[in-house]
Amino acid sequence: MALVSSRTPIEDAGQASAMPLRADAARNVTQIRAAAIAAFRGRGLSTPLEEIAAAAGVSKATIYNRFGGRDGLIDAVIGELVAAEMYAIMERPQPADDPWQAIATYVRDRRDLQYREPAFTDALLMMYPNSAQLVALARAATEMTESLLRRGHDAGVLREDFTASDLYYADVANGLALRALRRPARKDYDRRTRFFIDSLRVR
Amino acid sequence: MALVSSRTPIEDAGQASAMPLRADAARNVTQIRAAAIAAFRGRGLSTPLEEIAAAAGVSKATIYNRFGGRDGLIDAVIGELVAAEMYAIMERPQPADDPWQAIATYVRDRRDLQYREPAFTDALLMMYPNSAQLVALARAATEMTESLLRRGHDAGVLREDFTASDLYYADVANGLALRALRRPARKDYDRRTRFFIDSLRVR
DNA sequence: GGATAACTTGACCCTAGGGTTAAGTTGACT
DNA sequence: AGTCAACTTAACCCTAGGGTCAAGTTATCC
Repeated sequence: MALVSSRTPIEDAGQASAMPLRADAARNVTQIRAAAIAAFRGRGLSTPLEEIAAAAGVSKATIYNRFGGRDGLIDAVIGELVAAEMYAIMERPQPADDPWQAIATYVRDRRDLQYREPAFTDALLMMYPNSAQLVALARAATEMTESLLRRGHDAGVLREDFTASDLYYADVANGLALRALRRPARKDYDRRTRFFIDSLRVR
Repeated sequence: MALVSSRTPIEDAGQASAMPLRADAARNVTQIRAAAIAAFRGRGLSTPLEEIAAAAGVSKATIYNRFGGRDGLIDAVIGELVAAEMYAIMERPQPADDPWQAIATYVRDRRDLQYREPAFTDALLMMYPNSAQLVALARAATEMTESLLRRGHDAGVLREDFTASDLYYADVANGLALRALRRPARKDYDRRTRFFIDSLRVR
């Protein structure tokens, strides 16, 4: 994957770069990022690059030049798209909180994010393991989940046979159904989320 | 879709046909059906036809000749693949049974079928609405579900805000996750099924 | 053991999408 | 205003898979 300049796609993915881009290239980067965010929001991270290029008013080769391909493009927008919200969710439950409330809030927030951002499900599925940002996000989220569940088990409020993989499986399942079926009404979606959260609590 | 003879794919899909096939053609039909069942079991109903043809030792054009395409082929094997088991599941809960047990058994049996047959999820999703058998199966299953849930609600054992679409959504979600992730161990899968069933019961 | 309708198939066309590159265009520095 | 590296892109190649058909093969009937 030889790039035109010595700048790597990773460097280009960041906001600032040692050697600034030429004016036309910088303009294109901005437009491509905007188009990618809109497209990824609507269709998930596997939207054809050609479609994004068309929306940005450039040819797809320009995306390859600027970002090195889909992985680079994802890296360049995933922060704005998903990572920022996910990190916010992870900061919400404080150690001082009631262990059950912390879990319920966390699970509900994740479900909410899935409803708003189909791309989050792609992130969950690690469909693009070459995106460094996505890998870091996944690791952080896994740690967060495990520590929350541990607290819940220790406090005796969480069903003891409920594991982190159970939550992962359930969220993947939910995200895929959300994409495969036509989007449920918010009130139906929330009710199902409530069913799920209720099922985690000790009886 | 012009066929060689006046026989339609639908007629060919059945076991017996007015005018019998030539010996070589009959042999091919048998081999194609067997290959399709094996392939659909392993990979779902969207397995490439070329792969099935290769496994059957014929060219894919023969599948088009004999079955008229994917829909016809599905029609020809869906009975053996899924419909027979699904109808069996629907006959298990008797009207005399305890309403809660009937629901729990039905839901558990469906989950079990999903685990064994990825093709069942394709059927659930109605990915191939041109298969008459699949449409009939879906209608029967929907009716069954609705009547079971009604009984559960009337008897006050089923969460009153739980609907037939909730069950459909949950089963689609489960089926998609099952296919997207690597297959969970049976004991994990069964535990998650138990969580789900527990969550349906009135508290 | 012909004749012929039934049957099969290799070779084709088409589409969507990922990825690359030679050749042309243009911004920026002098 | 000229130079040239930076930049863009049309035009390409490639793969997977759905679908079709003219030409050849073969089972069956007489």
